[in-house]
Amino acid sequence: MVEEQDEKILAELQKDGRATNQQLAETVGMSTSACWRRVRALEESGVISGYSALVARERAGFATSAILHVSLERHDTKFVDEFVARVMQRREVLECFATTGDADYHLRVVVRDMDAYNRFLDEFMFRIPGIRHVRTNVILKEIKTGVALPF
Amino acid sequence: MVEEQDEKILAELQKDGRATNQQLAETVGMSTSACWRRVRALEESGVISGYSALVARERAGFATSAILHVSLERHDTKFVDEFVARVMQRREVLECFATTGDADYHLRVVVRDMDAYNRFLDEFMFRIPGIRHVRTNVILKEIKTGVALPF
DNA sequence: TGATATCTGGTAGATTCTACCAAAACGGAG
DNA sequence: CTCCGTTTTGGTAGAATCTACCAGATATCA
Repeated sequence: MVEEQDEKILAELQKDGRATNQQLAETVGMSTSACWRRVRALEESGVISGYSALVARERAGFATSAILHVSLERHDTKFVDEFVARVMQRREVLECFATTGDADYHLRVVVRDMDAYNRFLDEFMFRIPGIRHVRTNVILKEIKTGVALPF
Repeated sequence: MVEEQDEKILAELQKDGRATNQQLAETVGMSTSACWRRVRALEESGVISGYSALVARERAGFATSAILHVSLERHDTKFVDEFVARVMQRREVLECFATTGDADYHLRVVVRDMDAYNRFLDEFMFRIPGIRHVRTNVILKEIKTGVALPF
């Protein structure tokens, strides 16, 4: 489905999401029209789900971030769906994964400062029904924040 | 430093990193030239650190991902620097954060299948000097994988 | 107020996009 | 191997876009 030339394109567009079609065609070694059609196909098939500017968190004024381990009291769809729905619409939550292990969910949360994080917990997290336990691990240093899949 | 109009631009470019300057200028309500100059300034000042195509992990053939909690034996710069250097160049490691709490580091790792993950542990992670403990939490479901800061 | 620096919107040539075309490459069926 | 239908390719041209400049407006501060 995704073949070698496509992977080259994806790798390149992950590195530079605003590369012109001409640059792209040259680096992957095909004509501009062939390249353009492949990119379009990747977009329409949903392999490329979108494009985004990568914004430097601290420079943009978000000084605080944390990783949360969340466990639910019970795992009825009712509670799970409610949890997922709330997390989805809360923009401070950049990532949320259901995982094996002690906690049910791993969340990464980004806010402007500790005060905002405190409010996030009080006004949002602790009010979600069916939460058993929340453990906060404050992020001391971002070693690496990548988005590019390792083709 | 980053003012209100800039935040509008950043928000929009996070949503659509390939928006044309004209679209952008219209949605944030300024002239194309003023908008273009602001974008350029945001790029050059490093607030915008780059652009990336967002690739659907599973559709692109990466079926397996996990969150790792890693602790180091000792925290001399020697070991820390070595750990950081190795993690930086290993492309399966999409994210790595130094955190408070039990583990020293939280990593998110993406691979094609469980076999590749096993190799990742054996050939990479377990060979890093000074590792005390590695706990794997397999990601069962990606609820949310966002990159956009919550302006 | 006046001088200076900064920002604004508009413009035009250069670049790039994108929908089309005919030709080439591919893949079975006979 | 040859034929025919399908898919993919490279090229092209008009439309859209970018980007470096301009003169004028606005802000800053002594």
